[in-house]
Amino acid sequence: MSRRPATGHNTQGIPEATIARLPLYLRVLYACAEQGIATVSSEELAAAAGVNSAKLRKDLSHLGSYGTRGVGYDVDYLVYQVSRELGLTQDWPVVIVGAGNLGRALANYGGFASRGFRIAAVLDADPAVVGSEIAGHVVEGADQIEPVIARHQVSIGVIATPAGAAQGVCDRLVAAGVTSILNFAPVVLSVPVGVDVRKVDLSIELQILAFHAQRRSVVRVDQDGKRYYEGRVMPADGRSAVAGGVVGESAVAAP
Amino acid sequence: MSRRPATGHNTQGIPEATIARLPLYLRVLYACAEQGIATVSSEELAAAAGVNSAKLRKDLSHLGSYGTRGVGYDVDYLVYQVSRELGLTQDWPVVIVGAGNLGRALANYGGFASRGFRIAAVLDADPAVVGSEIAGHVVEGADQIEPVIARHQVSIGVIATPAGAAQGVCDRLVAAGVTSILNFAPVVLSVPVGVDVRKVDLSIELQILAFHAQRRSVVRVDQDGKRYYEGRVMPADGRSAVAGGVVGESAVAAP
DNA sequence: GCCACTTTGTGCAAACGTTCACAAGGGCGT
DNA sequence: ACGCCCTTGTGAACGTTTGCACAAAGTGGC
Repeated sequence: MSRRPATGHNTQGIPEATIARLPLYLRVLYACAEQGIATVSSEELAAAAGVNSAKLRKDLSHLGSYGTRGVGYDVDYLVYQVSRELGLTQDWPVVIVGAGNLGRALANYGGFASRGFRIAAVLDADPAVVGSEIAGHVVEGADQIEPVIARHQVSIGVIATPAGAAQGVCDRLVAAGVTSILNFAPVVLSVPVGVDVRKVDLSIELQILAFHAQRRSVVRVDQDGKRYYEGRVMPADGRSAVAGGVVGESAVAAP
Repeated sequence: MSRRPATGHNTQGIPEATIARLPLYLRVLYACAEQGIATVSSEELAAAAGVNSAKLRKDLSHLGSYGTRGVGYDVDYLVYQVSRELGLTQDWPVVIVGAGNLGRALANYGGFASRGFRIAAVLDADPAVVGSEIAGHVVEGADQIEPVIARHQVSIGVIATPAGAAQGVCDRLVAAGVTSILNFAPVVLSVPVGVDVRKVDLSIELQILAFHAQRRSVVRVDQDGKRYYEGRVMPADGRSAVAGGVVGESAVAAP
């Protein structure tokens, strides 16, 4: 069990839940910086990010003590610290495989190519698409996966292909040396140990919404003919709510 | 506190974590059905979904006892039960606002329009796009938000607009009666209590990947000049790993 | 009808995540 | 220099989620 020596503060174990929120904080911090705000309190930052302020403070405390008591956090400084922790102070070359609607949307997505990430290439298997230009990149053939990865030292791959092609593309990416994959295809990818896969699934999110929507509107009638309305609000993770409810009945939810 | 009477089994409290996994199980079940598989064991289902089998059983047990001991689960029956629980036995009309690359990708996304969801309309603010056809729908103007929602009884809205337009669109959707929103714009939306918002953020996922990628490759040198390699594998939620590691060094991870 | 085998459903404990509440600490006015 | 006020950072309590391990329950062979 190789323990790292004390190099200052605790870096070895940042909770996964915290990591998932850091990018959100980072975005809010960038927005503050653009507005010319120099310092923010945990309360303000938390409100803008839609989370509890205690949670935000605990999250930030995992990176070190970068705040000033009585004042708050220096925006620029915190931007740097969070970026560094996320590994965004270096540039990550990214390969996008699949130049359909989704691939194109990703290539054109502003926040994608801006801070920390750089699109190395956009690839597609369809000869009709190869050669066309997307977001300043000429689409290359799928046979270019290996050379492109080697040439640009790519370690992050994005799969935006149809479901059927995803596993094959994934295997080739991994064999070529990619160790991080963002998968938009609706399949569960099999990868060797040591490769990190994250999945974004449009329809799953929609189905979760449907569940809550149904929950809110279900009216049940029991054997007495009495009606039980289950229109209860279910507050879930990471969302802000502005006071003054327009929709729905009384909520037990947080203010 | 209105408690519902016992109508058979426990329906009032399905954990959020379980709900988030049900759509995944549902997809795997559909895949089984298409392959002609009549029954599956929790072990098989869990492997295909990339989760622990005990977790899968516990998840399914929240919906009721729909398995047969010694045999497994009847695929068709389970598909029905999960669909019902998620509220997918009814059709949900969905409005997509924003007909850019992402909006088009969503409209064309197969699993989107297929089971449980129906695209009621695609809207956009850009007059140049209005009138064009996307996935069989003529794009309507943003001024049609209210009439479209009223006409089709829409309760789910998808926001695929630029960040700047998202909050405004959101407010209009909510005012028109939409209570569930799937947001692709990189902003935190403010909504009244009783409205459910889920967010899908492409760049956040990428940043989380970057963090793990960095983690894997960081080499630190301490004051002794000794090198500490932190190339430890970090297994995260919901991913399967096939044995026979090609990439990375020895892992403490599960098989 | 009984036994052996398989697989579900669940009690329990540990791990993880969230929230409260407050002590520690820094800035600012006097 | 002192004391007040504000905000961070964190200990402790609480709730949720996970995973083990096993009893309960069904099937099929004999």
